[in-house]
Amino acid sequence: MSTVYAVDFPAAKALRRDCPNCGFSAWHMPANLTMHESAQFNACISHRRPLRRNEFLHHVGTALTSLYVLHSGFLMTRVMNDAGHEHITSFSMPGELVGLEAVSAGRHQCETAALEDSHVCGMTFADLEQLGRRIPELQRHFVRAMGAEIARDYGIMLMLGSLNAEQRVALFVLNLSKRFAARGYSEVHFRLPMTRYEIGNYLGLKLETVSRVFSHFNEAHLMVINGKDLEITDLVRLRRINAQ
Amino acid sequence: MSTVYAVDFPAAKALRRDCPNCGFSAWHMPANLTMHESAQFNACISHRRPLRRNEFLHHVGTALTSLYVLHSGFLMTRVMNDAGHEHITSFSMPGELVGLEAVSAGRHQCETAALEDSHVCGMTFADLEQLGRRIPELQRHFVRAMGAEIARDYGIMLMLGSLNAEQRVALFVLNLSKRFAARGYSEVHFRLPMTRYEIGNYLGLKLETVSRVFSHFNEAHLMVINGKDLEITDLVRLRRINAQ
DNA sequence: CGAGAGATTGACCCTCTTCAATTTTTGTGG
DNA sequence: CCACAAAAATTGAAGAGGGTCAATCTCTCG
Repeated sequence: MSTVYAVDFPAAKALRRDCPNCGFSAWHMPANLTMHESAQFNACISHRRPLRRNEFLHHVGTALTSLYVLHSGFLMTRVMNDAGHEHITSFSMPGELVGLEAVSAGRHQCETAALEDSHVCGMTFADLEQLGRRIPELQRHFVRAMGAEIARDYGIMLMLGSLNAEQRVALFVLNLSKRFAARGYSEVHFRLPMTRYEIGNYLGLKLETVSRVFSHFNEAHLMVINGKDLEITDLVRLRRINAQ
Repeated sequence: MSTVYAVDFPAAKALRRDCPNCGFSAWHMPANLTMHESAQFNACISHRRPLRRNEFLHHVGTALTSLYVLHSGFLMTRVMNDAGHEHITSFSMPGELVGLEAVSAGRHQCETAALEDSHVCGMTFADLEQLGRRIPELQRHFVRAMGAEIARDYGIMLMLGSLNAEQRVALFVLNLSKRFAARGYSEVHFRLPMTRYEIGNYLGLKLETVSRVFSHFNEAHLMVINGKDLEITDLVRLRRINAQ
């Protein structure tokens, strides 16, 4: 009996020409597009560009051409400073928009790589701007997406600035759980696509600390962890860790 | 002989009806507005709303009505979680846009308060959307402003995730220095408008740690600090702290 | 001018890091 | 499909950086 992990996104479903499960397709409804607008919008999307595991979508300094919505798989975005310090700022799941950090300078401040074989749907930033001009609801949706990223960033700053190691790891697991659930997967059983180093880097902790916290959560019967396989066994108590 | 601090923004100059030093006025040039567009734009700005020290511009949960550009003074934005942890996400200086974290939900996720008597210029988000529709270059400028906030946030995450106490404080001082310089003030001598607690909270440190680092920088002849008065005496060496 | 908020400094402590050894998993080539 | 090397994860012990608690000093502002 093989376990079906949440990260095994059913990509096959989306192989059609019009890419109905395309990440951007989620933009049609909230943006309230008419049939005609939808057609225009669809025509600008480059569907299902494949990315191999460890392949980069863009590097630091790359000129911004397209914004991408992840269609399947898992991405990771990392920012760096001159001194060589690096920090992972996000793990992206299907439906999420990637590349916003480049909008201001027109050049990517970060690098984005695939944590597993993935597919992205892209739209050139120029097309998006032009479409937004013609379709106000689309523009609104895009601006709201940027606002959501800013709100998310503030939450991460709070986490990095005021939570202890256990609270950070609990928050991280609960956040993944919520996002898997929102995509129709189990909210208690999934596979972590990133390494302990990557989790630690994202959370501002060392990999050994992450490993120790996981072991502790295991012993405390909050979850069962075997490497990258994670099953939450006490969601209520896990949530309570962050309410302190 | 009285020291003129950078934060003593010459507000008197801007008392005219059309508010020429208005924060939004900086939007005219990059947005390349025509005379007519400029007039439309100006008509939507509510100029120079005063804010007393410690007065709030908005609280958490307040519906988003207007976005503001700080005209004079100093603001501070703070985010909170359910458990009561709080984190200062930004200190705003004249010309900077405030309120973007509310764009997604339509409701403020943060509270913003004045660190000293200040003035803001506001524009309702509805007006901004409508103007943006009519004036593409304005829309572009606004989207770029949101992108800049996202890029800034990523830098803060890196700081919170990977720098030690001295590097954080040095970065903080250098960042203020740069922003004062950009506004025509001294880049080496200015007044910190926030408390040690607020600096610490912003940097993910305790106030005692901030105080100790300042004392250490003092002894190391990197700067001369007396309470809130700060003079950088070795900019080169201060910059080098972050290059390690 | 005086009270309260803010800042400094010291001593001790704790959480997380560092260094190291070992085990487990992954992925590639025979 | 198995073998084996490399990468990843776990666990322990010791150490450091920053936190906590407390006392004192200084400044602000009403």
